[in-house]
Amino acid sequence: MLAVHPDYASNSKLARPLPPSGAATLDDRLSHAAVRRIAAKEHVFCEGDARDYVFRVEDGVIAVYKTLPDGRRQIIDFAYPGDLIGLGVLDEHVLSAQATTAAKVRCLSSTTLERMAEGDATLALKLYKSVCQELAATRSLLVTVGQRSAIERVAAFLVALHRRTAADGSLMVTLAMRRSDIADLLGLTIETVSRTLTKLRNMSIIEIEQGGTRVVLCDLARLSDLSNE
Amino acid sequence: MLAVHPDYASNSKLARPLPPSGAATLDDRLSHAAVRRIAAKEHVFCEGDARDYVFRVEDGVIAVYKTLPDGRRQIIDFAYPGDLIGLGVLDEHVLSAQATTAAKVRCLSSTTLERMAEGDATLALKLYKSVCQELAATRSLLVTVGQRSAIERVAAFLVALHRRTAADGSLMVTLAMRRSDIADLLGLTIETVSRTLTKLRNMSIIEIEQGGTRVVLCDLARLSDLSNE
DNA sequence: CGGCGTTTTGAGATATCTCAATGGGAGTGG
DNA sequence: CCACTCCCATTGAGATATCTCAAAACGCCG
Repeated sequence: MLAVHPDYASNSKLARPLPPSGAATLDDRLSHAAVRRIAAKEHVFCEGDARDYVFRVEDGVIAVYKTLPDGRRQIIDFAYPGDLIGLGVLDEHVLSAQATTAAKVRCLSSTTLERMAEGDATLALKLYKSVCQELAATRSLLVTVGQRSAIERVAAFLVALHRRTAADGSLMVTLAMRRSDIADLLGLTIETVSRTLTKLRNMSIIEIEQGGTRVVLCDLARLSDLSNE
Repeated sequence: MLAVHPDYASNSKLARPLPPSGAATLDDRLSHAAVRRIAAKEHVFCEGDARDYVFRVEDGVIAVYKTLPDGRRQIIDFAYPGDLIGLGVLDEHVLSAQATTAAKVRCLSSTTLERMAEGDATLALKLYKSVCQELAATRSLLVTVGQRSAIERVAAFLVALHRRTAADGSLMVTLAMRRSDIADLLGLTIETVSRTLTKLRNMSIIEIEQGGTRVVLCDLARLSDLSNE
């Protein structure tokens, strides 16, 4: 599971011509950065790897997780397009990142990023705010996992997914990950996630379509109530 | 529980003469910042309060937590001397902070801090790294709460507390909080925490002294094994 | 010494887990 | 184009870790 994937950083296009000035913004840099395609189930990086790059998700979904020695796994976050992954202060990754679907990421040298930030308070503050938001999301998940029942956890997950990914006005969300991924995010088992989804369906709060990967949140208000905020 | 404490920011000494240069370090500023004494069980700030100040714990222990509408509470972290609390990007606190024992904090205006950071990449990076570490700690707790059994959670808590607070070579840790606080950190009940501690005592892995507030980690190796890393 | 807050201990209830079997959908190869 | 296979999701039944409710013990402070 923690096997090394030899293709991690083999992309020779990573060293690209960059704008001349040191004042290039993070977005500038990233839009010039090389794209890496990630197959479903492929790792972007693994715990223990050298932290050479920071990635921005361009397409698809990346599960960021930590494993215990005995194989139990806690997913920390599902990263969606626009999200940065691989930030940190150590020179090794402490988490692993695996695509749940085919995905694309842009790769930015982490030493470059750090050097840029050393001379650019605006960039450094942007990184700070980015991590603050990640922290807020992680805390929110911690509350969910630490205090809520199974049905509350699943409801909270669906509501959060809707807020994060649904087009304005749409009640449809796509579960672009397996039940086991949702289970490992919420601290439940696959079976409990499955049973809880069918319970929500029986309560007419959601509809499940297309082989279980699409969910319509028919009664978003009640779902939100169930999630306890 | 979320009642406003009128004494939050009543300290008129907060506006202090500061070093002339804008290059004052965070530590400089903080060592000149006003100290606020916090009684046991008093709040430093509550969810929803204006985020006017960032605090550095000088003495005592501060529980940082979030409550659900129905009163359930998840403690996010126990802040010990040296820790910063109240950082964030919003202008309201999204968490509450309450002293578990009598404590002291230094207060730094958050707008001042932010203005300093806007022109000082070094400071901004320091804030970034500080939040990164907080993020790492929160993730670690998330793994504990999401994946570990009661005995593993309590073991992990004791080991983490030891790493964070014990003098070199000492096997003693002080539980400067009630069982209910530990329970709300670990996503357990008071009773389960208590039972688990006595189970660890019966296994000769810990000794409990002084009315349950001091614990000797006699067999730190086994405790660490139990915690699963 | 009395009273209050807290911890410990016990016994029974229950939500979730575990183990096991079935079912469905997607992709592959004949 | 169909059958086969594999992976994943669902459903069921029984096991169990943890919770809930209740009572007793402890320690601290006035």
